[in-house]
Amino acid sequence: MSEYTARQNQIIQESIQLIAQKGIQGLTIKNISRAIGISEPAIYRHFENKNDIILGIISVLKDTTGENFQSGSADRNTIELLKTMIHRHTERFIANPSLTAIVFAEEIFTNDSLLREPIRNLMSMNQNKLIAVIERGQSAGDIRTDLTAKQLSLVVIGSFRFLVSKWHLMDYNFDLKTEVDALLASLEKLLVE
Amino acid sequence: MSEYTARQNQIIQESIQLIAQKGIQGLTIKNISRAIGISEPAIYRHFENKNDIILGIISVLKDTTGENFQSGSADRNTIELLKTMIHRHTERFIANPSLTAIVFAEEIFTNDSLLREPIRNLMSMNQNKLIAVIERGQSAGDIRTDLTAKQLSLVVIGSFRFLVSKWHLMDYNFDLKTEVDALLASLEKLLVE
DNA sequence: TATGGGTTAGTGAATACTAACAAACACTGA
DNA sequence: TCAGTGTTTGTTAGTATTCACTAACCCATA
Repeated sequence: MSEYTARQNQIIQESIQLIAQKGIQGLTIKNISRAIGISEPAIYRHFENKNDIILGIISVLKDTTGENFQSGSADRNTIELLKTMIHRHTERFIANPSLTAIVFAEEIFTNDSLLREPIRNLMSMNQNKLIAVIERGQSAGDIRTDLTAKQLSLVVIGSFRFLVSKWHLMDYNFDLKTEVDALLASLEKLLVE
Repeated sequence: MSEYTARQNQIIQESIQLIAQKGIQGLTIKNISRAIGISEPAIYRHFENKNDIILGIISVLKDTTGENFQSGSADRNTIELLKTMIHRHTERFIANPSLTAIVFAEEIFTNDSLLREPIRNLMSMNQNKLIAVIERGQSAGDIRTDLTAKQLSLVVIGSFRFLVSKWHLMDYNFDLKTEVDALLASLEKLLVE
């Protein structure tokens, strides 16, 4: 878990919103300071440089997504477990739509080699967790076994990411919860033998 | 079809590569001119401003993806048709990996409201074409009908996009063709009743 | 009296873009 | 045949603006 002061968290949150609104090019020290209402140099009292702010963003993403994978009671039906996991993600996105611009657009950070590694880790970590869940579901007989868990995870993550990306691109102008529910119903039919 | 001079096409191609390598922040007039080997002001002999270059990139994307959707002989099995379409996409990505950084990362351009609209059009146009193909397949009995074509298109596009995005994030260090073939085999099992 | 968190004023570098000029070339009219 | 002319595509040298970041100072509070 990352430990940040209130001001640091505020800077990170505003940064996330800036990226969501204006893209990575909108993430400037001036924009951040203006959003918070302090001067530019004041930002440097809380972060050494801009790169550290981006690392802060990534670490928040890590915490955020990590929590939703605390797989909970593992004895429930796997499909229900998957639904709960994705629902938790969805709720978080609805509560903080700016997150969607970043969580599913890791490409934003890949220009800096310093940032490629943590992003790659985050991405494969999440997929591996999902693969583990699916594999357990296959053992338990909840999920079809004629496809590998890796392949199924690709389908689940991919379709969910695509839906959320569209939500962002469309300026959040459709009801994400409804669409996610529809997607989950579809995925259930696809995943259960 | 867009009509560009040789030099203009060269500028667009180098721009695509720059974005793939360094992200949107790496797309500067200086970088473009250096990549081509001419001076910065020479760029402005071929494009009025930077925005026009980005519009050029988008128009190339439109042509590129459009070609792969020329659905070909519509009388074949729909699954085979889908496979052909995705294969054509894949081949194009393998031939020009830089494209992947852009085609499936429309968020790159969304900072400028001028660019949001063409990107949105491109995206929904492609999905609508796929939906039409799937619907035809459902009528022909090639594809399961207990899920809507829209839902199935979400799964197909989403999983493919996710796979290609990972390929870019992983520095193209796995064999895309192999993975796409595996994905297509999986999708076939999922789509056929 | 030291520290944490703010300020104003400024740095050099990078940004998109412009002004003014020059060389290569095609096309004219005598 | 060939000077003259315009167009195309390049150049060098510059612009104003924005970028991340620093120096120096201030002031409330522990």
